[in-house]
Amino acid sequence: MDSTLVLYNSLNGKKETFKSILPNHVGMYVCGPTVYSNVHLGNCRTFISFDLIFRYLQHLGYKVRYVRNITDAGHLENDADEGEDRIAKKARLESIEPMEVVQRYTVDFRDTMAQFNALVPSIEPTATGHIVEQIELIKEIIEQGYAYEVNGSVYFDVIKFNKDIPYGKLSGRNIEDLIHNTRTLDGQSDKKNPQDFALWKKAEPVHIMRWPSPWSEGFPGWHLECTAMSTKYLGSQFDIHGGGMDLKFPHHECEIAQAESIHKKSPVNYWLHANMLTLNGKKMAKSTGNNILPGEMFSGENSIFKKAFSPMTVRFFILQAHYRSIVDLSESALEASEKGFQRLIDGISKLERLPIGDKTSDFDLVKWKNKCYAAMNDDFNSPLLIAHLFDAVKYINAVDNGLQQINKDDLKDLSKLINDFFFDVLGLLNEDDNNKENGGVQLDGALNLILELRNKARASKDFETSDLIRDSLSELNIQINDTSEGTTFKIN
RNA sequence: GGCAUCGUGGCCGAGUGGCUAGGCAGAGCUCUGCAAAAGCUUGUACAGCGGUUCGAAUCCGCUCGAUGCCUCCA
Repeated sequence: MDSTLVLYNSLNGKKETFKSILPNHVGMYVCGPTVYSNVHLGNCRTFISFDLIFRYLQHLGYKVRYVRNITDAGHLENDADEGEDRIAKKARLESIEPMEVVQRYTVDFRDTMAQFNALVPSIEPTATGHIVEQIELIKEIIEQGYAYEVNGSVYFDVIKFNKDIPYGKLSGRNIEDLIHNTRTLDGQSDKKNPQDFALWKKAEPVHIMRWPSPWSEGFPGWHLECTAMSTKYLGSQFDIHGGGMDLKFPHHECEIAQAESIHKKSPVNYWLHANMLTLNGKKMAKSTGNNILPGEMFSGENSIFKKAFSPMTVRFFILQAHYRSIVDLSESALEASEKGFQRLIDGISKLERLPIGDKTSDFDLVKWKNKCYAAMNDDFNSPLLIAHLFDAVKYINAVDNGLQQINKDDLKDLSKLINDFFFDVLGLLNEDDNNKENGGVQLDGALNLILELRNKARASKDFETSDLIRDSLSELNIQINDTSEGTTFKIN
């Protein structure tokens, strides 16, 4: 790599040169999903963004420990079911065990991320598997004097903490504003101040998920799990913490407060936040119903889009925008991505059979390579990298058409670089390859036979027959292309 | 109301002071029995108003608008 990696740090709003705490090692923590229902596309956008970051860091040669938690203990809900754990609520609704819900949606989540070709993190710890660590953490915070117990619940004392260490640096909020602007909610009467947050909640009788603790039978507060797990696996100070933009406040702010109350130092060097994926111009959220599930997208069984979009189309669509900008899902934008993606795939697949010239290549490969790295080194600018890939494909097409040349060494290098960037870094796949495997050899043989018959008809100017074959196959989503080198087919 | 992010050509979407982003659509061309597909060529946009500057989409101010957070949410 020719330049250094620069990334945008949400902590100060500036682009900073990345320097890992340990040479060649990166510790990265990303807030994972709550597995009480199917993962929705908005969630996936965040995880695809961090998959890109994970992949690129590894590509640069870093040994990355990527920790992404599974929130299976659920979060507090301050609505009518005051204080009730979300997982427990869903479980009661469906009359099944909470851990059965957790299992079902964890499997769904992993399956979905696999379809998006996202790499599996190094560790995927669960909140319920780290209750002990969370209790220990609460004890330490109490020892430091920043938490208090009321009626079996433990709260973090934000006001007191703020007197010693400033609270709100990540979200740019100051404590005064919070005091004046925090709405008073029911069921929080135990708190000294409304901006305090729960570290431990005493379980109500209705609550099924509960664990013993020094304070009560209950469950941990939702900000605590991430602090417990990130500290356990990455240490009290680590390189990168990521998550969705919506977690910046209060979740990440509280994580900072929890960690700093104990260690008196900033837990994270670089905070990275992926922006929202919107649908019809509004944020996708389970709670508002404005959402679409990945599976519904892939199958086309949804009321939002007229057609299905494959996992790779969606991944490509997401990567065509920078991770820090809002992306709005729309049919026309997805169709544009689908076609653009296919153009890249088609161009890349020509690499194997490109004619080799003996002269100098009509393409400055070194310059191009540097541009690609510069794009990714500038805060993971995948849209710019993709633009460069289109430039390369344009060149590949020119060589394929005999308009330009490439020599043997350059072809080897170009193939390697495309492989690195397209498949390894962007994590894209040629879905046609998979379809072919599933389709089997027999389909190929049968189709070739049909095409042979059609070409016979064409040769004898029996266009009625040849067009009948073409139209019939077209209705079966098999597309025929007559080229000067012969007839090919493509299964859509 | 407070905090934050943003407003780029028909659509999506890069770009932070002067140098072609890219994709999709559209138009033209090549190929073809005709198509389709594919390839090639083609686009001078930056919310509005004012300011700084030799020069601004890019910096500053104001106005308008959008989105997110402030309550569980990637």
